[in-house]
Formats: sequence, C-alpha cells, structure tokens
Amino acid sequence: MDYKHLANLLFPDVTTTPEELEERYPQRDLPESAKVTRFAPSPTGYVHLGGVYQTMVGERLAHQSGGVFFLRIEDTDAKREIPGAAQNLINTLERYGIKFDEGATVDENGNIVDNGAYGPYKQSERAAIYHVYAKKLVEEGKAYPCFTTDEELQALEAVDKKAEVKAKEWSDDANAEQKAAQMKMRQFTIEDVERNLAEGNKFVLRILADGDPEKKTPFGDLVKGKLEIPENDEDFVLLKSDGIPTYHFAHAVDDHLMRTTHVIRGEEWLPSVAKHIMLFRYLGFKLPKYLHTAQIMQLDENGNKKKLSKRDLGANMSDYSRLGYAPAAVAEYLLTVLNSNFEEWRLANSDKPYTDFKFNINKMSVSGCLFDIVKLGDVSKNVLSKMSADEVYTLLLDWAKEYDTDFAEKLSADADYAKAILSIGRGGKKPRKDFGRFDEVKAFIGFFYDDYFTVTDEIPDSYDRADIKAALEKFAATLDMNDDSNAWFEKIKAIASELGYATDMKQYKATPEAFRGSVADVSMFIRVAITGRMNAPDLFTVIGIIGYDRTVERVKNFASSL
RNA sequence: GGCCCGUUGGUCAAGCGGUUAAGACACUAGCCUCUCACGCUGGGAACAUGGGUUCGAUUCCCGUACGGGUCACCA
Repeated sequence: MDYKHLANLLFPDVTTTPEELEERYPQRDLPESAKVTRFAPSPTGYVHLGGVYQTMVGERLAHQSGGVFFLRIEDTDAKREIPGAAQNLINTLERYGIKFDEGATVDENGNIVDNGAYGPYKQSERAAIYHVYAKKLVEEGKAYPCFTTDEELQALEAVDKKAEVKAKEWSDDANAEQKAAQMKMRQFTIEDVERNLAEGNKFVLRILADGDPEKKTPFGDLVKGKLEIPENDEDFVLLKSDGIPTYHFAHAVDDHLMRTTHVIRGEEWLPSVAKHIMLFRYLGFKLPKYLHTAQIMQLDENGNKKKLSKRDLGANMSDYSRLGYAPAAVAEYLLTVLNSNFEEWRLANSDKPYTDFKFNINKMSVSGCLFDIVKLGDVSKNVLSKMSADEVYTLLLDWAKEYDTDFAEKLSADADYAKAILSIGRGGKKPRKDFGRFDEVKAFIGFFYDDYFTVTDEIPDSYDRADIKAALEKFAATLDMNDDSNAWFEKIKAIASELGYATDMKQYKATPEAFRGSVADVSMFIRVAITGRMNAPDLFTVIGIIGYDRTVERVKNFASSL
C-alpha cells in the first residue's frame, strides 16, 4: 500500500513537519538534574484531594530541582467539560500554595490563557500539532484509518460499552471476538478509503500495534519500582472521529514537545503504559520517567477500600473550605501521607514552614492509604497552634465571611478584641490546641460575645446553691483588675476557705470529708457564671479580656438566677 | 474472566536475612493542674496464608486467599 498517498488523503491540510515542531519547541535550557513536571487535569468540575496530592509531588520535584512545573488542560472530551472548571482549579491550587511556572493561567478577565513558550496549553487548541504526528505515523504504516462506526463495532460485539460489558461479565470469548474484529479493521484498500472519504464518512485513526502480549517489557516506575508489562497488541484509537486525540496520543505528543522529564499521574494509568511505550517508540520520542502515585482510598459500606470518590467527605477540596481547615493543614496532612518521613521531620523542625521539607520519591508509599479525617484533625490542630493570633484571625475571618456572616461581623467589629481571644494560650512551648477547624471556633470562644453567651453547663445538684451564691457574691465584691494572677487566685482561695472549702488540693484529696469541697469547685462556680461552661481556658486570662464590668454583671446575673 | 499492582497493630507507617518489630494518630491508665486544652509517664494492639531457599525469614522465590486498578472514539 502507498502509505504516503494514504497519509495525504487523510490529512491533506498538514504541511508542517515533525522537524519544524522540534525546532519550535526546543530542548529546555536547564541543568541535567532539573525536573520538568506537569499537572494535566481534565476540567470536569470539582478539584479532588487526589489532584492536590499529585500536584504537590510534581510541584516539589520540579522546584526542589530547579526545574519547571506547568499546567496543561486536558480538554479533549468536550462532553465532560464544565465551564469555569479550569479557573476554579487554578484558584483552588493557589490557595494551597501551588503555583505554576508555566502553562494555562487566568488573565485579569478570568479567561484561560497561555503563559510560556511551549503552548498552547489547552489540548483542544493543539489539533494541528497532533495531526502532524498522525500524518507521520500513517506515512510510516504505523497507524491506519478505521471507518467502522460505533454501531457496527457493537454489532460485532467487539467494543462494548463498559456498562454492557459489566452486565454480561467478561469472558475469554469476548476477548477473542475483540481480537477478530481488530484483524478485520486492518483489512482495507486505498479505494475503500477514497470511497468513504468521498461519502463524507468519519474515521478514527488507530495505531497498528506490533506488540506480543506474551512478551514482557521491563519498566521502571519511580514509585512502584521494577515492573514487567506485557507488550501492547491493541490497535487503540489515536484520533477520535472529530480529529481530537485520545489521552494516549495527546500524552505522547504533548509531553515530548513540552519536554516533560517526569510524568506524575495516578496508578490507574499503569495498565496503559504498554500503549505509551509503544507510542513513544513509534514516534521516535525519548520515554520520560514515570511516577505512578498510589490512590487515596475510603472504606465503602462493605468495608472494602474504594477510591475516594466525589460523594465522600474530603474528596472535594471545597469540603475543606467549608469545614474551615486551613490550607496549610491540608497540605501537611497530604505530606504525611505522601512521604513517610515527613512527620519525623516535622517533629524535629517544628517551627519551619512545611515547604522547607525535602520531598523524597523513595519515601512514597506503593499502596493506597485510607483517608483519615481524624489524623487530619490532629495535624490541623498542630498547624493552627503554631500560627500567630494574627494569622489565625485572618484565616478565621475569611472563613466566617463566607460561612458565618454574623460571626464575621463580630470578629471584624473589634479586631483587637478578637485577636486577644485568639491569643489565649498561644505561643510558648506548650500552646493550646483547642480547635482544628474554623467551624469549631465559635462554639469554643462564643461566650466572649454577649450575643452568643448562654449558660450551657449545669452545676451539679450536689453543690449547695447557697454556697455558690455566696462564693459568687464575694468574688464580685473583691474582683480587682489590678491584681496579678497570684493575688487574684489568693482571693479565690480566701473565698473558698471562708466557705469551708479546701484551698490545698492535696490536702483535699487526702481528706475530702473534712471539707465542703475544694477551691477547684469554687473556681468552677465562677467559671460557669462567666463562661457558661464547666470547661474553658484559664479564668484569669478570660476575665482580663472580658473586662471588669461584664464579668461582674455575668457573675451577679448568675447568682441572682439561683 | 485476562492482565497489572498491593498485603506489618483500628489508621498512617519504619524495617530492607539475625531487632525486646520504631514512631505518629486513635483508644486507654495515671501524673501535672482552678476545669479544659497542652505536656509528661505507662498500657493493650501487627508482620494475610501455605510451601520453599537459608544456620536463620517480616525481609528473597513460588502458590493460595484477600484487596485495589484496568480492559471506551473518558481522562
């Protein structure tokens, strides 16, 4: 067959040569060790935790090596595309400190535009480039047109839609039928092609696979290690009937032309590497290094692991915004899952930003982990406890503006007051860790605001109401804002003593029957009166923030309610 | 069903032929303490399974079981 002629029939408009493209997209001028990585999502809507996870790997690897990290939008499936998804993705990633050096970006009008010399970075705009290589493959007899329609294929029972296949179960017969159909598709003449073209029939371009699945190719994955994969013998589709490439073809052309050195993607791509190896070989491209990441899983109702999916809490990055997790907290959690020595590093470097951590491919896990929101909570508490009150205030206010506007108004009405509250127990070697997310904050500090203050905890009946009343009245009468914490507490001890409550806890524990209670109980009366709760941060500090008037008012109100 | 990958406490995981099998989260006992949070000291809890190889296997090989992935003109 005259492949040259065939190629011209199929791609009459292509005049560019592969050599010209090589020149247009030259080798990057970078040191040998620099890694060029990319994130290549399809804009199908929400941003998945797994996407951020992969992004962190690519970003770290590129930037730690002095390389380039770029964004490519894989919008080759128009059916699944959601408007605004790319913008949302870029914004979300930015929240998590992920910045691209190059690639698709958002301009001031909110449009996706190119930034860099290796574009276009949207695959939908690269059709002409793919066609250059498609034509080359046809010329070399490595790819061929297939005019078989979807319906015909299904009639052959060769290519079933996934749902149908599942319904009737896989069988060896189905595999054999598929193989037979493939052999049939390979049989055609130039005349067939000319006739189909003349009739205006659409075709897909298929690769002419020369692999033998009985033979294995050694393949080194950066995470999985040495693998053996059977050669590809499937004439998979390169160009769809609309002339847009499939993932496989686009991956080979784009990552070659964009000079990607390390392809980072989910392990669901592992079964496809045989196809990619074949494509790079056919095209004469150097195979990049591959790093297939394990997936983040979730337990389903049967107790089996399942990929964390859309409906699961924590899958969608917007969940973290809504719940009020600080981006740094999510990032650090991801790092604990990504690199097994991150926690150790964190312990030894508690005041450094997580970006100082040296990411190491060898410390990545081979198998998928279960998403653990409890662990996230712990990481988050630690992260928040190390922030300054100002930082927490800013983050909290941002969250509240979106999810609790009333709270936001109160926080911004008196920023100094809010910051004073958020400063309680902050700093020092043993900072308080009261909350891990911003949606927990209001319940914790609400009592500082009169509108939110209510008495929720009840003082047990075992305490004499007259004692409580007396203690509170004495407390209100002797409160002096000039006292330091010692003097202040001495006064409480005095009150306790007057009422027959022990002032020394050891003594009280030794002989509880000798007292009506202890100074801890007296403190509790005061605490409930002022905060409405049995549990709260250090009372002296709380009173200092609430101030004399409101403290006394609350104490008196509570006393008179008894 | 074919092919590929995986399997150390409830979870995340160190380990890379000889260890009392780290650590973190969670749980739990206690200490500290005006309560809580923090912190500290303890505790229970693991190498899926059967064969090899070896003086010796959690570590190496094979099988089995279980789990995951994949088999589209989706990525």
